[in-house]
Amino acid sequence: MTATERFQRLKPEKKEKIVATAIDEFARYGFRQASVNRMARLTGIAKGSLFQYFGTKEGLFRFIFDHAVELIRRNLRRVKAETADQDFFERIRSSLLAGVSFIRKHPHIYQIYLKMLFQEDFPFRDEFLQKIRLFSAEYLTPLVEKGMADGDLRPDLDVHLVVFTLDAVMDRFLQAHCVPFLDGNAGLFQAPPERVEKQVGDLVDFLRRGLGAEQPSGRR
Amino acid sequence: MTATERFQRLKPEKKEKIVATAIDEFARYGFRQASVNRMARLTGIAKGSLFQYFGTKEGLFRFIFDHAVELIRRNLRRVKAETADQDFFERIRSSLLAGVSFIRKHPHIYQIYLKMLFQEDFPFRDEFLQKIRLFSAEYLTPLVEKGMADGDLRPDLDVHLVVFTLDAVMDRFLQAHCVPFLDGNAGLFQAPPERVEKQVGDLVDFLRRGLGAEQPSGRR
Amino acid sequence: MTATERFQRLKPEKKEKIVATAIDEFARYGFRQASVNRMARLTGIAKGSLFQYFGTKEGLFRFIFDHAVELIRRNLRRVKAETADQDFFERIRSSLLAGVSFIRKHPHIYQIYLKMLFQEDFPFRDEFLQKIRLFSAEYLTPLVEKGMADGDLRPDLDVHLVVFTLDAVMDRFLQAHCVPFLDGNAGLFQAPPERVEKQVGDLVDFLRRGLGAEQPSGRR
Amino acid sequence: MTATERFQRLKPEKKEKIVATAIDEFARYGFRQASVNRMARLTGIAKGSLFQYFGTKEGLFRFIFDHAVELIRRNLRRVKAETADQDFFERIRSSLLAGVSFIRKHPHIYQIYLKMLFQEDFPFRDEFLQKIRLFSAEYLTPLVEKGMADGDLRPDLDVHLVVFTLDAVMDRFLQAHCVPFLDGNAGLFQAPPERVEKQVGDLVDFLRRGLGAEQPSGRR
DNA sequence: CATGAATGAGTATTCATTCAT
DNA sequence: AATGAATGAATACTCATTCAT
Repeated sequence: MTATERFQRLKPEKKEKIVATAIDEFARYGFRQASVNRMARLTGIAKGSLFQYFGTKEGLFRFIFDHAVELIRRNLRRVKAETADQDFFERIRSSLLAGVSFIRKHPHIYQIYLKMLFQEDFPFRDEFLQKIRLFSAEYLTPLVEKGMADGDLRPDLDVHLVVFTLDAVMDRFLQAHCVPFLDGNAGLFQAPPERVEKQVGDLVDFLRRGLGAEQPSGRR
Repeated sequence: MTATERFQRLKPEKKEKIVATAIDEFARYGFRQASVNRMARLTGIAKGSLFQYFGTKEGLFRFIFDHAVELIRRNLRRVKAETADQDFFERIRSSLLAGVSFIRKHPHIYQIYLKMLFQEDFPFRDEFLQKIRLFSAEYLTPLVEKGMADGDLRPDLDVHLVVFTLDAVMDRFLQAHCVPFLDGNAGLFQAPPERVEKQVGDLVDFLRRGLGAEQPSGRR
Repeated sequence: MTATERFQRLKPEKKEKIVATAIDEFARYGFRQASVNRMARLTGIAKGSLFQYFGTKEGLFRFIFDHAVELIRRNLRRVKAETADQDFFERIRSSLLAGVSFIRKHPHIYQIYLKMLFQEDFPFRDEFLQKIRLFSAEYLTPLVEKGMADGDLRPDLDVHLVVFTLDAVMDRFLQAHCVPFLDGNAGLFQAPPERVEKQVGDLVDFLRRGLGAEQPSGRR
Repeated sequence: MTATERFQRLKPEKKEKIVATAIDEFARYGFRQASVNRMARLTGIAKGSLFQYFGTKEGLFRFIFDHAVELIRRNLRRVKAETADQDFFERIRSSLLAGVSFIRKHPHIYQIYLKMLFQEDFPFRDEFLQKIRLFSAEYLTPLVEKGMADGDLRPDLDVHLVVFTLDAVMDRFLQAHCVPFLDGNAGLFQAPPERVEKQVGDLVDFLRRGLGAEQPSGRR
């Protein structure tokens, strides 16, 4: 029986406590500075048990990370489905709003992603970053391709460049909800919902002017 | 005699070795996980000596950080001066190209900045981030304000939002030269110079369409 | 579970070895110069384990110190009770004999007290000295007060001065059993029991002449 | 040329600064915790020079200690000569007052002596303690012997015991001017001169009652 | 002779991991 | 299966001593 299988057999209550504590720990301290000791103390579970469930600290992190990726992936899939009939820029707007709402619900998960992105010092980093590619690779690229096919986007644009730009702006917009300094005085961090909606609106208008086809597709 | 004065008296050769090693170490591991032991081993310098030069690990980091900020600041000042008579978007183009070239010359310095941004747990973080604000606060904001005054930018735009967007796109564009994953398949990472020039051109065109005034200011 | 609780669960054999080694170390070197490394080496116990048991070096010292104070306090309480019906000077004699016998049984404990007294540079010194005051404050002062009330002591004496003198002489007499030099050639250090009894007798006679009431109280 | 000879050739001004700083350092921190680094910094003299003058930290301490012993010895010799014609208890009184005044003038020297007495952990301790014996051995013993020969002291007393007792009480009385805790609430520490004189008087009266011959020698 | 840079073994403390119970 | 005691290599930092300048 593999290590994580052992974990899966635990009572849901216990599993959730472990997951919540570990997410919190990794979000707060990153991988190396996270302390299994502390997680054991906070969950009230024996250190030895954690190692039985996950083998190593890395195993625990893998599990938490996969868990987080799965959450995000589910969220994206849902947004994709729910907005399938919308105009390209409406979908971007919905995506951003969904992103903000996801971050507010799971504040630590985005932080783990950011920690991962800029901490090179742990061995399995590349493997993890592959999994994160999903945002632009699985989500954004098809969305842009469809947008161009539908005539929502200017036909002369380079798909890669559009994806890159959208990824940059959207990611930064979301980062600004976790990392105060990054909001460039725009007051995004923990802004009230109506203010966020306004900001998203402005941002999407700006994107539409830069990327949108001259005459709107008329749909919607 | 203060600690760093002692360092300044060393032979240039030795100083450079220490600086290079320390930059590499902090870029790779961030502040907390960076190891003075390792730096001593890698430079071949006694641990005690490093502490004589810089007092503490924090002192060493401060020195390296100030060194980096100074490099960046000088670079920005030079670009600003050299492009004073250019149109707003030309200045952005020049800035990006200068940024890319700076990163290629000092590959680890941008990484240190990124580490700082997303590692929240060390004591003097805020103090250091203040120093970094200079990019958007001292550099970008005045540039945008002048751009609007000159009629290069659309007059109805919100300065904060423009700064935020430029900062996001430019920062991400530069990040993509340090963090392979972030280039969104655009192939920016270590791309040959001509390719970079093309990418910068496309990006600036896109920005001009989104932000530029209907009729160009005529200057240049 | 607190740190010291962990220690208490160890096998008695191991606990004793640790306590004995630590008492020896602190007696020999005082607090600052005592080395946890050395204690680990001498006990054959991993350094990490000692820190699991006591948290910090200070924690270890606190434990040892409280242990010592408890031993002394128990001893004093016992002597007090057993001599309750004796004449004042008999009680002093009994106290001295009990002190000598205690020091012979626990040779390092008195040394720790002396180290504390004259090493001023560690942080929690005052807190610990408060605990030691018990000898003169809790023990000697009431004893002298009762002695005066019973008419064993000359009524014109100042209580403070008597306590001071008794404390000085008795403390020095006991010190002379730890610190060879202090016996002033009187040969007290590790003297055979019968010689100690003689010395104590002479000392008490001297005290009685200096402090005793002209006509003995008649009791006993 | 020996190490200390090198020191002796320095300008008096420099020598005094070094001696004063070293006395202060050893009094404050004891031998092991004293830092040559700190002394070098405080004197403004290069660390290397201190080692040239004294060879090792131990050599420096030896020098300081001998210096201190010489000061004390000179003081005792002077008191001895000046009180040669006094009654025994008057000499004790004079000695105590001289001791208090010496401690007030050289507050750190007595502290060094106390540190030495109770710190066993340095190699040359016994050698140093031999030198301190002088107080009871060279000073007090002859004084007591003369006192008995002159009939100031009761003839049935044991010289060693008298020396021991006097040493204990007088030493403790002086300690109480350095170590607040030891004054047993008698308020000796930094007491005003007139109060000290009163305390000394009471103490000597007490000693006279305990040790003095029934009928005073009539001398003086 | 004076200097102070260089050294390296020393300090307390942490923590992922193992393993006997 | 669960536990938590034991481990030891790692961390930042200090300091007496040496030695080339």
